[in-house]
Amino acid sequence: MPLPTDVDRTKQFRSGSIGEKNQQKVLAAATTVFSRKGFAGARIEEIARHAGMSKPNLLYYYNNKTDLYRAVLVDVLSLWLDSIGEFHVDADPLELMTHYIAKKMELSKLYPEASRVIATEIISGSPVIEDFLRVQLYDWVASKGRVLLQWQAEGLMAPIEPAHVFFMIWASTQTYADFESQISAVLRVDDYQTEVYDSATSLVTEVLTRGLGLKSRNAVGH
Amino acid sequence: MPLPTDVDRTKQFRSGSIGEKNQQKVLAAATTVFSRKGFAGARIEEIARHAGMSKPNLLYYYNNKTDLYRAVLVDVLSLWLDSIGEFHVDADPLELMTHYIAKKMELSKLYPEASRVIATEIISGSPVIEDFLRVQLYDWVASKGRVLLQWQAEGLMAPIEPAHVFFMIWASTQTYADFESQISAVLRVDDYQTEVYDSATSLVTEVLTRGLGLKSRNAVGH
DNA sequence: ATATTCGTTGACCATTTGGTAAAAAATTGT
DNA sequence: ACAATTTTTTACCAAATGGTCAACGAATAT
Repeated sequence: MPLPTDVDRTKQFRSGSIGEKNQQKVLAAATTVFSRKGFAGARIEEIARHAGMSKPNLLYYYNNKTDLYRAVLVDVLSLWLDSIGEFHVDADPLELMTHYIAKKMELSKLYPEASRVIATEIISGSPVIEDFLRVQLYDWVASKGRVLLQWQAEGLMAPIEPAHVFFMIWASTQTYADFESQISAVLRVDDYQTEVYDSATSLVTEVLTRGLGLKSRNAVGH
Repeated sequence: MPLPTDVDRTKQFRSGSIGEKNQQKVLAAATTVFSRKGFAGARIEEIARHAGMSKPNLLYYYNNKTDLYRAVLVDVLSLWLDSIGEFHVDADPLELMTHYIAKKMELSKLYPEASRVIATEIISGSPVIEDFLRVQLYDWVASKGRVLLQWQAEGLMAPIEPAHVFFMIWASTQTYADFESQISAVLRVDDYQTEVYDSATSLVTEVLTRGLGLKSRNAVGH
């Protein structure tokens, strides 16, 4: 899932080699730092420390900051896309959407840093992933949107512009990762991961499924 | 609405003076740059250029980068709080919430950069506004949350943890400012402001009011 | 008109930053 | 054991960055 029109600038290592393992460590460290500081604010020396190595050593694995940032984005976007699950017209609308929301929320819980990297990139105007958004994501929304329109035609969902439906779902789920520091400050919880996500999931699911007027195919009509 | 326990580090200018006007220009320029790059990534020389002055000249208005950033946050948070409108227990739930959502969406439309500054700060872990969130915002949510609980007791709203209600509203409205580059890429609109916000507002309002099970006090029961 | 305050500039500086080069150390293949 | 390869370190550099300072120009008040 490489970023569009982008040659693979990343060094290749034989699997099992120490290089491959370290490259992975760098990627993880970079995700952490980029997620908090964005591209411009991240210091590659800080990433190196996080990865437990010196700066020149890090530069041995990724030629420069830009390449490293792109590598992080590729990694993180593939996660994002993988989480999406399958949409089939014939699947049950209520079940499918419930599943999708749960999946997205789980992603926020498991990979909050990944979520924040994407958020930071988008807030910065998506300088790097613009093409990805305009092509891949556009296609994805168009394709899945057709499923929603089908549901709406069958009276299984309120007539709402599909793209916006996804915007709302993404916003409502990713906010728990991206804005963790805010939500944590307001809820005053000790352990964010264990205390927040479960209730958030059921709650967001409840509000959105009802709000979108989603019906189960085999449900007894109201 | 100063940031907690923070002395006012900002130079004071006589109203009408050229200094006052320029300080405002710097603040606006800083909002723009900080909103895209965050604190660490912003270059004060870039802010100065945006404000049409030299770097040392900017430093004449704000002693250093940190002070400027704090000033932007204060400015932007006051906007955020002002937009909130009034909540009264006796007001009509459906109307009040509809109004609130519209107001928040309008804020995203009018001041997207302000929204992005806050978003960037929160994603960075809220290093500067942490106290504000833990005190002022906490109080606000607690107080307004009581209103929602009252509604729920009267059967005018589904029983949903109030704090999360606000999280969802904020997420769904601010996403149109913060993630403009993503939404714009997916919708492929020419003029984002005029083409997106109207439908987004009615749509988010519809989904959320229905999802939250909000009823009008004087409405005929279902 | 002129002294005083306000606003602006250019030259400068210490530190930080992304990145390089060469060589040393560790690992691997034979 | 030893050559080849891979990984790490030390020393370094040019550019960028936040910030200072003294001096100069513009407004303002008396």
